[in-house]
Amino acid sequence: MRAAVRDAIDAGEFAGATPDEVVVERPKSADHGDFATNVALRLAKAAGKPAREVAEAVAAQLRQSDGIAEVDVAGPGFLNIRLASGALGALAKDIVEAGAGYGRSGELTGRRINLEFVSANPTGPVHLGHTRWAALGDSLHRLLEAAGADVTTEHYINDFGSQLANFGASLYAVAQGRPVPENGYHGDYVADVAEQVIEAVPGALDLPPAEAVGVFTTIGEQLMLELVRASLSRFRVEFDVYFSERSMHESGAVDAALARLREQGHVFDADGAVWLRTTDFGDDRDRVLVRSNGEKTYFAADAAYYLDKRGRGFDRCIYMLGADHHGYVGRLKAIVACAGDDPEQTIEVLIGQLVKLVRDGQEVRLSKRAGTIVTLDDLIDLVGIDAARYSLARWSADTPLTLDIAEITKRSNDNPVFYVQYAHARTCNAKRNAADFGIGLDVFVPELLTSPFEAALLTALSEFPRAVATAAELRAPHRVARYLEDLAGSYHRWYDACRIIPQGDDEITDVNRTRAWLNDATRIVLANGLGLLGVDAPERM
RNA sequence: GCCCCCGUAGCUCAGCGGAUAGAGCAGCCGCCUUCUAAGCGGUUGGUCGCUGGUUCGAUCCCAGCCGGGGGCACCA
Repeated sequence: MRAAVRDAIDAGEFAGATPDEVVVERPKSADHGDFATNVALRLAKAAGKPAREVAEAVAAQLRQSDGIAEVDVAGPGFLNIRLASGALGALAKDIVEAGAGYGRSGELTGRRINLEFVSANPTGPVHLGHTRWAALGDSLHRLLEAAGADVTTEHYINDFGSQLANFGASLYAVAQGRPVPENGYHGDYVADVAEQVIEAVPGALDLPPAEAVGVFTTIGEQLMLELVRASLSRFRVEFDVYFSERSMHESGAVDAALARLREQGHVFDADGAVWLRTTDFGDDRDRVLVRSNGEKTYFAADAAYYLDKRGRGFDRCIYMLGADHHGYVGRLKAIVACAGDDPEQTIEVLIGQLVKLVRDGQEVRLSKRAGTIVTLDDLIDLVGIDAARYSLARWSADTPLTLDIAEITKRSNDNPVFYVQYAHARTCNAKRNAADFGIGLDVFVPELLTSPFEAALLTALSEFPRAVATAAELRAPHRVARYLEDLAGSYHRWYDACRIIPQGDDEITDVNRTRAWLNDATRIVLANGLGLLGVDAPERM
């Protein structure tokens, strides 16, 4: 397409530059051909000519290309392209040959991306709020790598400061049979962890209180972190790096970061505290780095953490945060600007709306301290890993998500994950049956794929690479899920209309053999797509 | 008050400036003696919150309203 435009320009038909991106899509209506493009409409202004005239010039070039049967100029200047018979069908073999590589691209090759998500505090189990990010973040990881990026996934551990001390104190209190302190942590898991600490350090309760709290804090945090890892791992989410906040305090990295920010001239002292003048860079108020009692804030560690990431060579740091943390965006960007980087280039903060849980029409409050936690493990036990991952990934992160326990507990066919998985299982079954009939992948005659259902399935398959690239670019894994639902629909309709193995006593023909390729191409794309979501592609259901 | 997200079919949502705005569910009517009916077909259902603006063209971009959700610590 780009070549055709360039040829038209070279031929002196109109002025202007070849556009960087040409949108060629599958039209909604079959009347508009196999593919359609608005390129002429986009070029018209620069060319200084009516769009239809530009369209005619491009169409003339396109008609000379191989594989194109027909090009029409329609409406204000759309180009409707109809492919030569077989040109579309050839895709089935291309996909089978590409296998797991179909859908991958090199759009982000050379980009080093740090992707931080979940970052659950080691003071409680992974809960539902984290779970949305576990599903979306892990899927985004897979998408970015499919687009060729070099991605490191990272989980930050807040193992420093007052919340952790609070957690340790709560463990100690519970172990002693005393009530949990004011604002302490509640919930059954606190007693469980306290018990495990005593198992690990049998004399812990006999130590002087100050030492005992230290033991409960340190060991409790380690145990909790292991539980967090185990839950995430069970959910098929593995991180390349678990990064400790405390390690930066101990190594002096936080002090070094403060010194660097001070050198840059953005630090000031007031009311006994040390502040960063983030308002210079659009934040709505300045932020405290060191409290008047001498303790460094979480924000100070964040600054150090950002500098550490940059020091490790990432050219883009992506943060995935819940809407309850959106106030951080301004100050994170201010850190970047204070450090001398361009916030529009080196960081990207993805904000996702919160997940609500409804039980019997009542909202279940998610509060670790109140002890009413719905955990990741609970969710997996209720609906299974595949349904949980798929359900959390198929909605845009911009949409607040309400999960009804009754709804997600119900294992029914209105759950789209079953629709897509069933389609995959069906392709596998069809492949097995074809093999039993002696239909393998030997003969391939694409001109025989003439049914409208075949054209629809083929165009859907052709859109997969574009869908993956767009989902990666927009950081929108839900687009993959929606694409798969669309593809599964095209497949089911095709399966219903076009038989792979012959009916009754009919002879096996090349149509049957060629359809086996199309079936296999669909199987591959469904599996590749489900893989991007971290959902299993079952061979039988 | 300020900041972020949302407002599209009865419900839940999809639509990164294009042609007649889509899907699932819910409702109604159909399709299994032959490759998985966890499937397929048909049908009912819309002032894309409102008002302006930009554009050849706006559900999409901009501004202002209205409505809903969330957030605005020397906690993390």
